[in-house]
Amino acid sequence: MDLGISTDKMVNKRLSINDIAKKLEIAKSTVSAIINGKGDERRISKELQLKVLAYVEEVGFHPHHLAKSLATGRSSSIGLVVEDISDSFFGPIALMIETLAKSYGYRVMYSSTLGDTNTANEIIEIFRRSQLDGYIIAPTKGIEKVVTEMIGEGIPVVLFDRDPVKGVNFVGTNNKSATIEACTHLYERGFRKIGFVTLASTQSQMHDRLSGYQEAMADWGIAPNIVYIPFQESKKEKKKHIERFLENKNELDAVIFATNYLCIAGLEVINNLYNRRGSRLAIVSFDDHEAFALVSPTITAIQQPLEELSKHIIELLIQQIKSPTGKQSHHVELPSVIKQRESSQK
Amino acid sequence: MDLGISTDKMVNKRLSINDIAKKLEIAKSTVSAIINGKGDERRISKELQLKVLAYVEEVGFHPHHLAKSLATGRSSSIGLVVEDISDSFFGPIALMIETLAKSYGYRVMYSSTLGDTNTANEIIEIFRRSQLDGYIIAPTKGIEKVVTEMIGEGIPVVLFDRDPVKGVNFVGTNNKSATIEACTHLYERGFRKIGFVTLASTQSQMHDRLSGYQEAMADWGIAPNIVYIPFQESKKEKKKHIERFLENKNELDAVIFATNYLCIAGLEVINNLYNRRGSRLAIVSFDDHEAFALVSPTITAIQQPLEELSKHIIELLIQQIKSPTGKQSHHVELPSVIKQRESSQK
DNA sequence: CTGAAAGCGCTTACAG
DNA sequence: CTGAAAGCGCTTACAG
Repeated sequence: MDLGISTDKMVNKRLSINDIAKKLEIAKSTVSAIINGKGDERRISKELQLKVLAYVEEVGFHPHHLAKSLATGRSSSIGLVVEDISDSFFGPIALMIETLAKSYGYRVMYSSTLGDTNTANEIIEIFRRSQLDGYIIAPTKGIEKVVTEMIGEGIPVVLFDRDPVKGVNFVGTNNKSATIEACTHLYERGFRKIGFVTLASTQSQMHDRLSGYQEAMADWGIAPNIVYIPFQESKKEKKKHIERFLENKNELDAVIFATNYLCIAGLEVINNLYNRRGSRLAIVSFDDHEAFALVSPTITAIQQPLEELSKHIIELLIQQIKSPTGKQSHHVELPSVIKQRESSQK
Repeated sequence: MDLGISTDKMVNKRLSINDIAKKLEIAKSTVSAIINGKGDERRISKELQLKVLAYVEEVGFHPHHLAKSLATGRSSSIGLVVEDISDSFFGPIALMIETLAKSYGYRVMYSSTLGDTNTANEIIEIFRRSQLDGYIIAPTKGIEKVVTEMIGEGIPVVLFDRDPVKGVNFVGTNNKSATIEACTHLYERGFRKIGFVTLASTQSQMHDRLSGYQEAMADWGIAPNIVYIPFQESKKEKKKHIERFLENKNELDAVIFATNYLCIAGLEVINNLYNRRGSRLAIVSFDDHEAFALVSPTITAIQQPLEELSKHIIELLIQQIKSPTGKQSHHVELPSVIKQRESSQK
């Protein structure tokens, strides 16, 4: 009877399923079932269901997510590991993944590795302790081991952009053939002395772009001209590298940048060179960028299908989460398209 | 004795504090204390502590984050609500917040409202069920109520960029005076017919920029020339709006864009007009953008101190989380600086 | 058709 | 110095 008194209607006491049950004088398991839409399944009377639902609505009760997760082992959250959330490739993908995930009832935690192996491993370690339901990872060098481990434990993982670990779900684009296409695009327009500016990186996507370039050059019997820019360097250093490369290779009439921020860095340098030499250098960049449509000349780019990528990534992950026994090694390769602009016109 | 048999050394059985306790034949509360660094405090012998720690290390045990959260009521996670994670303002801020949060031991969940009230409320609702420790929000119209509610419940919240709700922690920049400065910058260089392109928005930061412009014009006795672009419109529509504005205001010799993507949209249009008219229009944009240093002429921008903003945001939040009783209404206003480039030179 | 009990993996008084 | 017990808020067999 002092029940009424001791029932803690304290200021911010959060409502629990127990409170609901007591108030309505039924068992909390019944409340749980009804809230989770298992009322019919458990053949709970329509009246009771309605009554409970109405009350829940009235008092604005929402189940405690953490408690639910602890009990079910499912957190309805996924982890997104990218290189840099503020990047023009990863940013839009993060936005789409978040939107799509939400439509499936998942929240997303994100973290940026900045290309550092230790950071990446640390992030994944932390995420794993959070019991997330699945992981979307743009892998950096050195996380093969932990990814393999996760796969071994049956944790749903989808890799994207690069795939250092074979036999794991992967979504990416046709880096090699797209680069060959870009070379052909230039070749057809009369450019023969095509340089290639890339990162000093062993990541699979960079490797594929490089080998696409090399293969195209080999096919045409043209000697390749490549510069490898260290990833860690400051933008200023990168620019110097690019400038030196272009100066030394004065005979170049075209250049392909293996990724857009390299092209951005190069653009200022090329402007200088262009002014000085008076001759025009054709340019194609891998990955589009907002600036490319604005600079003069506008820059031709190999556009990756960001939306399609995101869709496949999330669908693959959800599918894996739903049927954890399914095979973990779908390999999706989407086609990029060349967005022609002024920089590749003769 | 069949203990040994029944002890589930099954494939992927996750280790629990209980397993550790049993194995070591001590109470799990002792294990808990030691793991949480409260060994000395509880005066547990150094030997036992070392032994437990060593074993924990050996078997690679990590406490179950969700269980811990449920027990302590703290999740070590914060929620970040922005307008668009892929935006050139929010992206970098998200990166820094994530990095700083991690250094304080917090993970972050993010979500983009895309400026929609319903989406925003939905996101916050979902986040709140996840029992996050604190929230960083770039508020959109219509979430005043829920934010006020949260404050009322003592939930740590930091608003940034705009502050529709007074009396809540806020970190932003001097939008009004920075805009006045930009006007002055143009005025000093001889420009008198200064137009203002802004969003049809009631958000405080946009309002402040507008009133800065209006005040400056009034001071000089110049009639303001303003166009309000609807936020929801497509980029194409926005461009049309801007184009019409500039055509009708042929007498303009300068224009200030109240936010960078408006300037980006305008840049293509202005190029056309510029070519047609042969006269040069001075430009200043609020918020810098990667493209601004690359286009020709390069664009003068009002740079918000993104890093400082992020630091203040996270520090304010952490501080609030640590001492929930402290006042929730710090108002931090940071100064922006004008990055002069070619577009504002006479 | 509905409820009592055990359990998810941790922490926190409390007792000794 | 250390352990047994209760509890965080839920779900899931199980019993009736």
